[in-house]
Amino acid sequence: MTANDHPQSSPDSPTRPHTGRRRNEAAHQAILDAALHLLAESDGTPVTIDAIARTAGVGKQTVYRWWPSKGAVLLDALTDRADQDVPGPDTGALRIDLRAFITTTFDGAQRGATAPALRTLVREAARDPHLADLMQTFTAARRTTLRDLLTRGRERGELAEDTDLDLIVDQIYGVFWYRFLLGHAPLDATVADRLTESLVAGND
Amino acid sequence: MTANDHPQSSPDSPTRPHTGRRRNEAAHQAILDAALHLLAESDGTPVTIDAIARTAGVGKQTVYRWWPSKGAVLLDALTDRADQDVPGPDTGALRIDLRAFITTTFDGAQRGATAPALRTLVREAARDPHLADLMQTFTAARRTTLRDLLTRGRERGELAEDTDLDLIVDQIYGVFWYRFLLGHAPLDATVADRLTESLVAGND
DNA sequence: GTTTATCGAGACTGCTAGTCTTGTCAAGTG
DNA sequence: CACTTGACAAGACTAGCAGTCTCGATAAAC
Repeated sequence: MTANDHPQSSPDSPTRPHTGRRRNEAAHQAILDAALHLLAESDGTPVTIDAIARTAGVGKQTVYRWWPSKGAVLLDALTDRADQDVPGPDTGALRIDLRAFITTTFDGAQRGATAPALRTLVREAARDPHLADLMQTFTAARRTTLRDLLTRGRERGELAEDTDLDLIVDQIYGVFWYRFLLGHAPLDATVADRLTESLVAGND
Repeated sequence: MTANDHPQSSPDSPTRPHTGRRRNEAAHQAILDAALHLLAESDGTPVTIDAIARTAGVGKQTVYRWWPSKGAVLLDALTDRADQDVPGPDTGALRIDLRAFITTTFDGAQRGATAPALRTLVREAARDPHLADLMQTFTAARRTTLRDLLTRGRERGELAEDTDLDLIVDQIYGVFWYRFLLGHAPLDATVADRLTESLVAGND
């Protein structure tokens, strides 16, 4: 998803391939770079479109020609660099898979400049329903991967038949976001381990 | 906490008791009522100070004379009505106490007009560090109560000595806020029950 | 009646998202 | 090469909101 399709993608039908000046791919990248940079720098301060355009050396209109809203730019900037394919380990042992998934999630969110950027993005999403929507499709992929991982474990008998998998998913992502956003407690390997044990306990 | 102390409370020293017009208590209540009403009505839309003042039939300056910021008004409006004393059941059985606490938390947040108001408040807090601070002291009381409840259980031997109580607290509030804010899954008695079992499992 | 502080009303500043305008520039077309 | 088309940078502009400031009115104390 790089939003290359935002401005009338269908309207210019095959009859007329293209005329006029072409889009500047360098500007496109410069905008994403600027957005990611500002997102990572910002200490909770909202990132403005003016700042993105100025940093990228681009007119505001150029930003809005490629993306429909500020939120879309920010999300695109973050996902552009993030691993889009969520691993979903499958070793045959629930405990191993789950611990790996949780550890990867914790680490991934805190690696490099991702953490401040992601925090700022979520804060923006709290007030921008459009962005909240976009983020939901982004997080849905991860939720699905995790749920599949749990389903495999349950099918192998590593979880009780009547286990509420959705609750487990929410316990994991609940703790993750809660600690990630408030920052009052760590999200390290030890926590990942304890959380894993807490969720598979009594079922083996 | 009704912020009666915001405008220079200490400066008017005991030497000069008071002269001039007194504060209008009716306006004070009208502002809180208006804020709570708008908070409850708002479907995610931010509540504005102008709207609060207009609804209360009050000048904006009057609002700012009593509260230092919009966030303070909103939080005050919500806590004015909420039960300030968090129960913290103590029956002598961890499972019972924990289930009661979680159920109360879930129910309390969804009773009456609280839910939309609280959701809006949190969204505002995401962009208003001042409000975020105020909210933290509000939630800290509940976290402490829960942690004490867990400590009592651990001392009775209902949890392993090396149990990470802070992680349990975060698992509970993590799930709560995650579901409360996203609204993708229920926060009912069944969930409270399953969550309780998940957290005390294997320790009895 | 004078002083003093609050009141309602609303003008004002500063900031931001998103739109619109303008003149310029690059890429095809005839 | 001249012309058309559409993207470009720059920035004016609108609309909405938090918080401040001003003003004339009003209420309480003295």
